Amino acid sequence: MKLAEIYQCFCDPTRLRILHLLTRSPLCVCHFQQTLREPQVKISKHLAYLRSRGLVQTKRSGNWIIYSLPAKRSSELEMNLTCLRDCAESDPIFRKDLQRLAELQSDCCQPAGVFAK
Amino acid sequence: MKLAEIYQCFCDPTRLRILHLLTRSPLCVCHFQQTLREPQVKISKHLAYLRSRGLVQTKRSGNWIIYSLPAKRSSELEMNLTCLRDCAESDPIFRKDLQRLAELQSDCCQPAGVFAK
DNA sequence: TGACTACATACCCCTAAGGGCATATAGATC
DNA sequence: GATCTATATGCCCTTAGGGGTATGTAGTCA
Repeated sequence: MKLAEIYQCFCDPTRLRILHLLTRSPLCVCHFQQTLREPQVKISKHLAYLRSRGLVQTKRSGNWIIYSLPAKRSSELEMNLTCLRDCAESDPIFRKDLQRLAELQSDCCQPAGVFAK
Repeated sequence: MKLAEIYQCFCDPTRLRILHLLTRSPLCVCHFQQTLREPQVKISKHLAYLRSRGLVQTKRSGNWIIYSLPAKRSSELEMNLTCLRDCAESDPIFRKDLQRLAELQSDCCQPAGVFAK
C-alpha cells in the first residue's frame, strides 16, 4: 500500500523535520545540519532513506547536493505534505526550525540558487 | 514529538485499514476480522498497539469489545484522520474494506449498538 | 598533484516491532 | 461449576531501522 510507505517516511522525528523544511525550500545537507542541529551522518542517512523511497530528489551544484521534494508528486503525498505543514504550525520544534532557516537565508554567504524557486 | 507518534501508528498497512474503518464507525474485533480478512491475533495486536498510544478507545458490550476513535482528539490527529479518509477514497484496498463493512452492517445478526452513533 | 569541503557509506550495536502458535482470561449461558 | 465465545497475551523468531565511529568519494581550488 503506497500510503503506508508515505507514513513510514513520516514516522521519524528527524525525517519529519527534514520534510517540513523541504515544503518551504530546497536545501543542501549543510543547511539541514545547521537548522536541525543534528550530526551530519544522521541527516545524511535519513536523506538517503527518503531518497530511496522517492520522497526527495537531489541535484549537484558544485560541492553542494541540493535536496528537494520531487517535482511530480502523487495526490496522497501532496495531501499529506500539506497536512504536515498545517500541523507543524502549532509545534514549537518545527517553528524553531523555520526560524533558524530564516536566519540562514538572511546570511549573505549562501551558495547561489539554493533557495531560488 | 507528538506528530511523529501519530505517523508511527499510521505506518503499518493493517493499522491504517483499522483506523480508516474507525473513521466511519466504532467496531468490535470480529468485525475487523471479517472486514480485513486477517488473523485474529494480528488484528488484536495492532489494536493493542493503537490503544497503548491513545489512538483508539474500548468499551465492553457483553462478549464484544467495541473499539472507537477517542472522543477528544488533538487537532493533529483530527487533521491526519481526515487526510487519511480523503486519501483512502482512491485506494482499492480501502474501498473494498468499506464495501465489506457495508455488507456486514446490512446483516441482521449484529450486536446491538455497535454501529450506533 | 595535493589539500580541502561536502557528503555518503560500511560496519557495528541495539531495540522496536511484525508475525505466528499456543495459551490465558473474562463475560455469557446452561 | 462447566462450557462456549470473544478477545488478549506470552513466547519465539526474524527483520527493519536508528545511532555512532570510521572511512570513502567526488568536486573544488591552489
